[in-house]
This record gives sequence, C-alpha cells and structure tokens, in this order.
Amino acid sequence: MDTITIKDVAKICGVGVSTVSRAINNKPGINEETKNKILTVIKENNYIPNNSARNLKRSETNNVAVLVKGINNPFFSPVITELEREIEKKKYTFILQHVDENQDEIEVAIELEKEKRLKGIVFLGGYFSHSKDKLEKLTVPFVLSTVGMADKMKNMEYSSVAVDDVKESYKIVDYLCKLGHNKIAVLSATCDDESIGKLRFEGYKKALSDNNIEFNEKLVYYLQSGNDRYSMQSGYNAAKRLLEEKADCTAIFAITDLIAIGACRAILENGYSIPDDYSVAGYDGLELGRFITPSLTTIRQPVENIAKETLRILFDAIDDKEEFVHKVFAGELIVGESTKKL
Amino acid sequence: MDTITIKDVAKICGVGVSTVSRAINNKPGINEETKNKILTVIKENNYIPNNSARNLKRSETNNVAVLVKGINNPFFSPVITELEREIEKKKYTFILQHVDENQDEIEVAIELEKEKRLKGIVFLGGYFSHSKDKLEKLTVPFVLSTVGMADKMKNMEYSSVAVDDVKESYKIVDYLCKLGHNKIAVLSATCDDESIGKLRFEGYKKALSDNNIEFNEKLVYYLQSGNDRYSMQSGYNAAKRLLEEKADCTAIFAITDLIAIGACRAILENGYSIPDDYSVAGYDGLELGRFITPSLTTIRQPVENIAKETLRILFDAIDDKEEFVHKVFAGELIVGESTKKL
DNA sequence: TTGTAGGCGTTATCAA
DNA sequence: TTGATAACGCCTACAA
Repeated sequence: MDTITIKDVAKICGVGVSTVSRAINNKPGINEETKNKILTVIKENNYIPNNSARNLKRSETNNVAVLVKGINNPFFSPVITELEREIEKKKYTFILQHVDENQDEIEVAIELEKEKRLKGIVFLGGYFSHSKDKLEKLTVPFVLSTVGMADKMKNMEYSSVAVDDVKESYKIVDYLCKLGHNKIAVLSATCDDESIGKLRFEGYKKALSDNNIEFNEKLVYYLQSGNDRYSMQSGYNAAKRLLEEKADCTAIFAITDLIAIGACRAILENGYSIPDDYSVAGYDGLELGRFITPSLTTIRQPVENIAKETLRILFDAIDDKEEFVHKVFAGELIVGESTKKL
Repeated sequence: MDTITIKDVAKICGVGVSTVSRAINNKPGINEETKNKILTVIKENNYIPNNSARNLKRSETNNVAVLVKGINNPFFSPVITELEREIEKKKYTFILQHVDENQDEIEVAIELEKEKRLKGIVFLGGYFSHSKDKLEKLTVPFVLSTVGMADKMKNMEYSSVAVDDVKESYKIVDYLCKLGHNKIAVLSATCDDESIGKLRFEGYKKALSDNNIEFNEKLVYYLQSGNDRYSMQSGYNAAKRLLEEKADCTAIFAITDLIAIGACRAILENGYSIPDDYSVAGYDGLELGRFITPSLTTIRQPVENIAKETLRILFDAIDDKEEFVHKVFAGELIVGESTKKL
C-alpha cells in the first residue's frame, strides 16, 4: 500500500499536476468536466493530499490554533467547544494543541506557527510571564484567554480576555462576609504559586480587610504543590487537615470549584453539614457545581462570552485592525446551597 | 521578522547545511567543536526547524498519535495522562489529536499518518464500524482502546483493549438485584444508538432475566439523542421524567457516571433521598464519583491498566510482533453510598 | 569530518 | 483552460 501522490493522480487522469491541484483546492480556471473527472479518480484511488507538503508550500492557510494548558481541566471544556464552533463558523480550520504542564507554550506556539502557517493563536489557561523578545517571535496575532498574567505583562503588546481574578474572588468572599461570616478559611495555592492562585488569594485578603475582619494566617490552608494542586483530591486533603485541626471557621473559600468539591466531600464524610456547619464557596462556575448536592456557591466565569470575545479580537487582529485589547468580563455570583446566612 | 531557515544558519556558521542538520539531529560524524558552535548560533538566532519540511522529508519518526473522540469526557482524562506518560517514557513523541463528534476518525487517522509519518495510533472512545477496505488504508499499527465495536468487527484485523460492557453492566445490575431490588429503572441511550449504550443496556436486560425479573419497558428512560446524550444534563432530564411519572422503581441504573450524577441531582432536588428512596448506580468509575455525596456505586474501568496494555500491544506491533490481540479487562464494582440493601 | 545536490509532495508562477 | 517548472525547508546519499 504505497501512498499515492498528486503525480500519480495526474498520470492516471492524463493531466498535469497543477490541474489536479486546482481541482483539489477549488481554484478557478479549470474546466468543470476535467475537474469532475479528477475528483472521481481521487475518490476511487483514495488519494489524500499530504498536509506536510501543503503546509510547507502554501503561503497562507486558514488555520487557527488553540493552545490549551491543562486540557483535562473541565473548566476549559465549554470554552474549547465554543471556540471550535466559532472558528469553524468563520470558515477557519480549528487546530487544538495540547500543551504539557511543563512545556513552554510560546515555544510550542512558535513551532506550530511555522509548521501549520497559522493565521492566529489562542492561548488558553496557564500562567504567562514571557519576555518581550520571546513574544515577538510570534508573527501572527494571538489572544490570551483566561490565562493568569504577571504584572509586568500588563503593558506589553498583546490582547487578552479574562475575568479579574482579584475582583471576583473579592466578590464572593465579600458575599460570605455579608452573610455574617467573619471566620473564613481559604484553601489556597502556596505563596510561590505565580498563577491565578495568587490573585484569588489577594481578593480574599482584600475582602476581609474591607469588612474589618483581621486576616488570620491560621485560616489559610495551602494546597499541596504540584501539577494537580487544583484538583479535587488536593481540596479534599486540605479540608481534611482543616477539620483535624478543628480550625475555628464557619466558612471556607476554595480558589477553584474542583477544590471546593473535594473539600465538601471531606466535610460531609466527617459528619459535618454543609452549609450548617460550614459554608463552602468555590470559583469558576463549572457546570458540575449545579449538579452536586449541595449545589455550589461560586463565581461563574462567562465562558461563552469569553470564547466569543477572544475570537472577535483575534479575527479583528487578523483583519489588520491592529490594536491591543484587554477585555475583562465580570463574573457572576452563583448562589448555591453550599452557603448560608449566619 | 522573516523566518530563518537551515540555510541561513549554515551561512552564518560558514558551514554546509548537512553539517547543521547533523548538529540538530544529534547525528554522528560531526566535530564536537563545530557542533557546539552551530548550536550556539541556533540558540542566538532562535532558529526552529520547520516540522512540515521535516515530516515531508523524513522516512520515519517516533510519532505516536492518540485520537480521542469526545475530548471533554472526563473519563478520558486519566487515560490520556497515562498514555502520554508512557509514550514519552518510551522515547516516542506523543501527539494528541482531537476528533470531532461528527468527524470520521479513520479519515483523520489516515491523513495524520501521512502528515506526521506516524509509527502507531491509539483510538480512544467513539464507536467503530468501519469497512475492512478503509482500515487497510492505515499502514501503521493501531489499537482501539475503550471504543465500542460493531459485532462484525470482531473478526477483523486489529487489536483492542477494553472492558466487556455487557458483562460489567450485567455485574452492577446483578449487584442491585442481589441487594433486593427488583424494580430497576435504566437511563439508557435510544435504541438506534450503536455505541456503548446498546451494550450496557443489553447487560441490564440480561441481569434482570437471570434474576428472574421481568423486563419492563416502562422502566426504560431514554436519554435525549445528540452528542451530549451522555451528559449530566441528559441524566438530569431523564430522571426528572422518571420522577414526574412516579415510575415504580427502587433503583436506577445509569449507563454512565455523568448520567448518574445528573440523575442524583434530580432526585435530591425533588426531595427524595438516595439511597433510601432510590438506589442509583453508574458506570465508568470517574474519580468524581468518589467526591460527590452520596458517593457513587459504579463499575470502575481500570484506566491505568487499559492505557498500559494499549501501549504494550501497540509497541509490540510496532516492533513487528505482529499478532492481533483483544484484551478485555474486568471492571471493578465500586460500592458507594448511593445504593442500599432493600 | 564536511559540503553539494537531489528529492520529499505540494502549490504558485509562468508561458503556452 | 492547461502544463512545465521552480520553489517551500529539510534530510541524506554521495563525493570530497
């Protein structure tokens, strides 16, 4: 089963390769009849163009790549679904590229841009703190979507779409305070975590302060470090420690929904009640949060809007409306059954 | 920012392209000194080889692709993680390729095989019923991992790894029967569903029959059709109908965990208790099932073993130990809090 | 140990 | 409307 090439097709049809090429690519300037004949032969012989050769030769494509860091994070599922739908609606080709946790997303992007002649790139998730030099290696427009960012990045030349992690985290902790809670524990990433964890922790502290509650280091439960620090298991472990130490709190804020779900399990498993003994709040607004019992109080990130806006900005940039936009969406406070008024 | 090629590097270094190529690819027969010099220049100028050109020219690579149908299904997350780890441990390059729900996985595979000069392919998920002709277009070894299969596929030339859906589904329904339940509803895919849904439904019927329970069509609640038929929402909707109709049952078997979770929500939301009013059982053994409350009784598919065995078979085939293997793993009955003895 | 040249399978540019 | 033919960027004989 030797692979058949465009030359073979041309030979079979008794035409030149360029004619076959025209047929494949729906280019004008070809007789309908010869075109049909060629397409028939192609079908019959199961000819499939080699993408590497195409990408090598083509000057431009309609490829848009979405690079996801942490593809098994359920938060990204609806975002990816929406991105795919929208990209294909625009007649672009959607390329989903998974980036390993310890891979450099920019390196991957630079390589992919050359390999696939990308028109644009969406970065999803992860934490971004790359030098200007490096970013300039990317020659096509790109948008950072729901990625954490270093402060020094703020005035660099790129576009982004996200919610304000500090503000939204503030919002939900403030909500807990307003419910009457003044002893609120937090399940947070370790201090060296430069990711969203840091920002959400900041919001927590700020909300306490604005509600005249003194920040208590003892109520901070750090998640294990490692790639699965934002997992259910990680939340479970942290909450378990909290319970064992009989931490003096009435509410718990987990910096992601998955962590919150793990925490809920630990609490319920130990015979405590939610929200009677502990109110629990999460962050992200996973679909899952609506289906567990008690349903989760959380901040919902508007994933559809984030996806849509990401692409609007990207396609604008592709169409040369070249300005850098930083779009910040508001999160939505979802009040579930996991929190109660004190 | 014109992209720099191997020629440019050669020119800068004052050497030939083949020498540069040798340096890049760690080929023998090159002076350490010139090699180092070349690598330095490459670093300095941020040269990155074009993958399309490489794939085009190379006769063979170490690429192994994993094609996933339904990448946002949490069941696949740990499988993918494990596959990636093992593939990289073997010094192969892991390529994750997402296959759209309405895309033909074989078409995608054939194309990708040519494009990336694949050494092997893993198909994950979906339902498989392709003609022999088509499968023969694949010239490299491949393994079907946890994919549903048509009966006619059974004696075709390929390898597979999976659990026996009928048997495992039988196992858990039988368990429900042994608990004393004899009115067991099922949340199942529609009849025309040629996927795992059909097999698991079969196991359900067989278990009833073996326990001398008459099959009652009225206790079959069909999930909406469509791509999200195995979702939480879909399970929620089906269970809601069941409750509204006050179906006469004491237990509910959902053909996937996600469906079960949705069903649990509907039940609890309507003021019923699990397992006191309804026992609920799922299928898959998602990590999530351990974290929700009540924890889910389910069949756990041994995902790590499935992943490992899939690759063992694949690499054996790549190494020319050319036999077709059909490995069937046993599922593990996980008894959670969602079921009780009657 | 190194360099030259040819070709991988396409597309794009010409001239016919 | 067509067909040669020259790239695309790289690897690999083969020759030096």
